[in-house]
Amino acid sequence: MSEITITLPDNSTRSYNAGITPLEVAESIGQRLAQDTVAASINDELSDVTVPLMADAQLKLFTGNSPEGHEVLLHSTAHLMAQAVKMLWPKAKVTIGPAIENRFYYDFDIQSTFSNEDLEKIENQMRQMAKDDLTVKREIMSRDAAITLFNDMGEDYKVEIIEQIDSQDDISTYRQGEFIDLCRGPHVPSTGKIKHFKLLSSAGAYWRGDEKNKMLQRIYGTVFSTKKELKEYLHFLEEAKKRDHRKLGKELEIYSFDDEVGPGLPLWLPNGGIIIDELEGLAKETESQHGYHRVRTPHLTKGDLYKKSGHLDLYKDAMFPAMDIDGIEYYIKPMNCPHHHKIYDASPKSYRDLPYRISEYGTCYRYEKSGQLFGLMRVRSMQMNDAHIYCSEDDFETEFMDVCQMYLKYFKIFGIEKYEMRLSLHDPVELGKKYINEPELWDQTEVVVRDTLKKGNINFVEIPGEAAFYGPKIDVQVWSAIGKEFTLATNQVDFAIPKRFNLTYTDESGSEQTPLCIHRAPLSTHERFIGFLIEHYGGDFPLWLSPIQVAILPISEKTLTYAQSVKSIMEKTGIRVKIDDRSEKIGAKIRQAELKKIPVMAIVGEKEAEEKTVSLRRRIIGDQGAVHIKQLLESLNSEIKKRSLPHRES
RNA sequence: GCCUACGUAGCUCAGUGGUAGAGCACUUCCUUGGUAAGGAAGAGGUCGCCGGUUCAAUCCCGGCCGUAGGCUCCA
Repeated sequence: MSEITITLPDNSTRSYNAGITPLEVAESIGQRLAQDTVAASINDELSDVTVPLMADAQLKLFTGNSPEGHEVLLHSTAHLMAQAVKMLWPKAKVTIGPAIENRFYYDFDIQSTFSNEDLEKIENQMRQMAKDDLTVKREIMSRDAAITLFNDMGEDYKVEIIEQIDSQDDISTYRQGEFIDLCRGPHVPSTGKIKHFKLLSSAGAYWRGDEKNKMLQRIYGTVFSTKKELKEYLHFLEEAKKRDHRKLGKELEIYSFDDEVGPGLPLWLPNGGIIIDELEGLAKETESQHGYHRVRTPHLTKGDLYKKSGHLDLYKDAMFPAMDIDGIEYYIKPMNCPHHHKIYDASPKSYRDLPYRISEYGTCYRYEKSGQLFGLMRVRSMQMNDAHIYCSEDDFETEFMDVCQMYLKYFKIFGIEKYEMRLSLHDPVELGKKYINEPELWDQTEVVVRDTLKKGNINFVEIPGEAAFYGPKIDVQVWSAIGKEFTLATNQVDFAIPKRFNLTYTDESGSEQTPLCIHRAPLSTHERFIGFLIEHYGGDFPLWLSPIQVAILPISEKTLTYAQSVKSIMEKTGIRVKIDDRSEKIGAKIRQAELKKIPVMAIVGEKEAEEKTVSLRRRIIGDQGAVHIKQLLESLNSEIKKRSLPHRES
């Protein structure tokens, strides 16, 4: 038998007889490695560990805690689950079951639905089969043979999938015990490798994600290579729930929903009102430094305006139905752009007026499908940090970059580090359906935006099919505590204005020109932004945003008068203060302030009253000792003015 | 919108075919205590809404409303 040379990732080489498998190579290195190995890559191609090596090769062995190995483990556990479901519900049809981030799922076409008890039953069945350590065997067959096989088994969905595979390609299947599944692989060599798993939830899901198709039953689960990792992941999911803005928003009395008001229509409580005021303060300050003019526009507008803007053709599904006023159709506005265009058009513009920048925290209403609503992050009424910049082509790059810089400035203030800048482009197939039918303008604008981003050294990914109906966008994507993705800030180019609104300006030579329009919302909407901030800070807002900044905690009623004088001194400098005048011990007052996540506690007893000090305690950090009032005011006001980030545990 | 689960006091939740309970919060009283819960008493609910079954429904059935998870990451 001929010898082959296997090169390992550390560039060491080993000689083996041809036909040896990656698993046997692992065994020759160490029993422990062999036990943990779930997949391999041969010359950088992911593979089963039982594939014989016939020639010299670069070999990598993946254990279950490597990203590649974990994915294989997830995928194999999905198969194990499908096998269990088929045993318990022989009539169920299998469809697809991929690995996703830290989880897997499998969709079944089944008459009934899965209850929590069913999940337990399935899990037990899986444990049994894992214990039985069934060999997982890869088999290659022709496309036709595969179609016959799955047809005979009544697995219609698998047949549908195979029929879409190139007729030249062979089909791979995996068999474990009685169960056989169509799959590209790779998979673990035997079910005994699957040890630490848990089924998480069941849900409905459309076949191929299309709501026109049949609804299948999906089960989500997770698996890790060690018990510790599984425990950590489940713990992480629990912690994420604690950060959820829907929980914290209620606890901190920031907003609420009321059945009688309607779904997706948040009520801002006084604490939320304060956060809104602070955000608007930041926006006003920043925008005035950048040459914006503030405007205001009505919530209600005639339908003709939205016909002109294209909303009624391309955005109507997201608009509330028209109301009839004196025989004319009016709509509640879903966007502020048309009104801003009208403001531009309210007086003649010359090149001297450009760039013309107008901003408004405009209130918009959008009809989101009921199942899409999500706390504050996806609502039906929203106030946008909106602005439109009308400029000449020459000014476009500077203006566009200025907007990008504004994002980055804001993100720094809020300490937002985990986000993805996305260049959202149109999909040519959808021209005239989803997008304004101006193929050349689309291409032209997308090139300009992409080049500008590159010039500005801004990292971004490109996603086709995500543009606004009127132009390409730069979206800033973030994730909620429980992992849902949202567009936070957005910056869009609107090239359709000239035709539709006939906006013009007079250039230096006296001839009429058409401006470009940039639409931007770096602070998103109040709803989504504050929802995001609650989770981002875990409820621990920086001092400048905290609804209550200082809690004054008198040791006893004897120092209540002093506490009141401290309060009024602080209030005069604009600090938001509350006294806890309950007849409670200091420990209870501190506990209450900590639970309400008030950043600063000023404890005042007789000693402090005498010395005109307070005993300072910062939330999370703890006791800071006595501080003179004047000194405290200075440091707090400076922290507020600088909009410093919250103090963290070191 | 669709699938599934859920809806009991301000909050978190228990409970039963015979008109309801705990803890926290709230109010009052006692306590005046120095860095994460002092004590006592009291008040608080049309058991999401509408209908049906029943002598009797918060509980069983149906409809509606709302909330949650999912419906995107393609063998």
